[in-house]
Amino acid sequence: MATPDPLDLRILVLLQEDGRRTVADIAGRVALSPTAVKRRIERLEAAGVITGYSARVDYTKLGWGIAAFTELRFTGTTSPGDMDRVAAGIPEVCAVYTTAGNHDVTALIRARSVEHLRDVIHRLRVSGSIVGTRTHVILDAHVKDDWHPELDG
Amino acid sequence: MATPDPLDLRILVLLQEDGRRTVADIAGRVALSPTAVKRRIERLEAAGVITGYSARVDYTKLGWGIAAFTELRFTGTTSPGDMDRVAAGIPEVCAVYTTAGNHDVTALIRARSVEHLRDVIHRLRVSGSIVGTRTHVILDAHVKDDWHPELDG
DNA sequence: TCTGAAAGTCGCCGTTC
DNA sequence: GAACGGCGACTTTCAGA
Repeated sequence: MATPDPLDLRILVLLQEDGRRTVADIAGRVALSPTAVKRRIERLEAAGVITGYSARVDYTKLGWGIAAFTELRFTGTTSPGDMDRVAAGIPEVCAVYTTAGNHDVTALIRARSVEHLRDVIHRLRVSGSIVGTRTHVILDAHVKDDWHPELDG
Repeated sequence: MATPDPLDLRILVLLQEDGRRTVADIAGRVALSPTAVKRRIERLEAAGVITGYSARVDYTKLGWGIAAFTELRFTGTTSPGDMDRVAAGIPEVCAVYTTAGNHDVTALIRARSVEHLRDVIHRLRVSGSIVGTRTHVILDAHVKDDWHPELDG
């Protein structure tokens, strides 16, 4: 899309903070009519800047108290697509990041317990193409849900 | 909260897929009355299972094309709280994960360019308490936005 | 389950660049 | 004239009884 103007960015931040905000509410905060706000939101959605809306879920409240980053190293002949498929094929894997550096993929894993996590890592290791793993259990996470670049940077 | 039943989980998944779904729409999909669905959602929110709603934003479309995991090692006397503060104090840091393994922190950083990323890492390194960094640029990311444990696990 | 109130949606028109 | 903002009528959704 044509570079979003400051008004678009303010609308974006408001929708990141609360994705269920009403158009009228946003209109009041940015001093625009609801119609104009609606049209801007539709433009942002059409341009792919807004890819969707989600409920934020606290998995610890559901008994999934363990989260970890597991770095995966694959055999030299494994294609990037296969790396993704192997990692994403495990249900407990929530996200797969292909990275540059000395390993190939970082997977965000959620599990019910450390035993469960160990089991997940084992399942990854026996999948065939993985030759090594390194796991960092997440003790504490601070995610800026409403992070937005233009705010300060 | 009391362990959520399968209906709660289905509602959760629907709201993760699309946080703006109407109560009536969800009611139709889970074969419940809108009132009952509303009550369940309110219970999930009150219990902290649903922590909020967000627009999903594609930062690459906004000119922030670089994302990276940077692992930070701090001096032995740095408290976990200070680690969080130092990392989160940089605007380009989107998330801070305290991890076990090396009493480390992993930061998710977004930047406009590799030069910008280098600048961000430099700002982290001169902050005083950081003695080492290791950065993995993210080449490709697959996040399961609607990931939900009970679906298969 | 139903009803009043509120929000969203759409077409049309004025203004600006 | 193309793009954007505003106004008003119609439709859907929400909240309380």
